[in-house]
Amino acid sequence: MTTGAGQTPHRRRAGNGAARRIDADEIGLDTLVGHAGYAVRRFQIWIFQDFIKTLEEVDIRPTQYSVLTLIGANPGLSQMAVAKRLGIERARLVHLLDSLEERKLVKRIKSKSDRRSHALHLTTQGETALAKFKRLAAEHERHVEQKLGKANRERLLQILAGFT
Amino acid sequence: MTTGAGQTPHRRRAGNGAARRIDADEIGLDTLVGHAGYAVRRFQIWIFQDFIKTLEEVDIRPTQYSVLTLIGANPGLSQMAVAKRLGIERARLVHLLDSLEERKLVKRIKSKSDRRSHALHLTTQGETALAKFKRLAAEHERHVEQKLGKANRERLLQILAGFT
DNA sequence: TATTGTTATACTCTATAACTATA
DNA sequence: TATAGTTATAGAGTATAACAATA
Repeated sequence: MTTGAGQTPHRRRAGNGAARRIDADEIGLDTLVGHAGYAVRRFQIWIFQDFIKTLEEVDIRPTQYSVLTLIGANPGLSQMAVAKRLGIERARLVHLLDSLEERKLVKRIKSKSDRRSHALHLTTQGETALAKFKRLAAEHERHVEQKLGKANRERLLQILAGFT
Repeated sequence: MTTGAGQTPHRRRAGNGAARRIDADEIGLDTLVGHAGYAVRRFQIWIFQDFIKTLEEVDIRPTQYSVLTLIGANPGLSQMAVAKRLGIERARLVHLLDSLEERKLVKRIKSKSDRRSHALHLTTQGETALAKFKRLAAEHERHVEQKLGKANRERLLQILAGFT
């Protein structure tokens, strides 16, 4: 708590220039190892990269996937509702939907009850595509399971269930 | 696996315009609830926001904190070594260090053994400042503990230990 | 030839603010 | 007046590529 050297041995020869080659895996993280945020950030980078790579053939990224899944399960949602539910800025969702609409996966339908808002739906093509995306996403999830172990993955989901 | 409706009841009146007001917390996430990546992303957003807010008075963000902590525990590291260890692009680290050097927290010293590289050190001021940052970061970590529970936070750190 | 630090570019994402058309 | 969608801008963060100095 005081000096900050702690559990990290200083692997260098002297206090001035770097004297010898230091491998990445022998550099101590000091207090970072006790921060959940650090571990979570590193894990999130890994998991997103695996998701992107696993769904590369269909060119769908995590946020796009979450939007499509939400609309697929709740057709007719407004943009505001989707943005709030997923924690996306509504300004950002506009561009996400522009791209998904160009790809004919989603359509915006003017709401009759509130003419300011759009009811969001998957196209028929979008429903078919989403089914494939879900199969690939399930494959990605198996990678996660292999990486963490089955029990750990389930524990993780339980621990973080409150943030979804 | 086929249609995608699954565990999510469709809370709307008809297939066209949105018929009634839907609250955010009653929108089902469908298969997203089974994705570790989704939960992790939402949690990471929460935890980073708390970190940023808790260290707002000293204007230090998570990445800056990780760089300072690493240099503090391993003085003399090169920029390449820091970038590799933390998974930051070396091009990005240049700007991060520019800003930390302007604030007199870090200094770049030309290495004598390899004149291409810089040995990174905290300034005296940087060491004092880092001690304060660590106290605030510990306070942030207590917020995490309050949010997750003590046992869950520790389990989370164990599960993700391999990604640090 | 390869590596370190640097500069530059592009794209994603977050955070705002302001505008329009509606309510 | 407030809200839904849109447009625009600025700042992080990520991903590349290219360059100078040095190995």
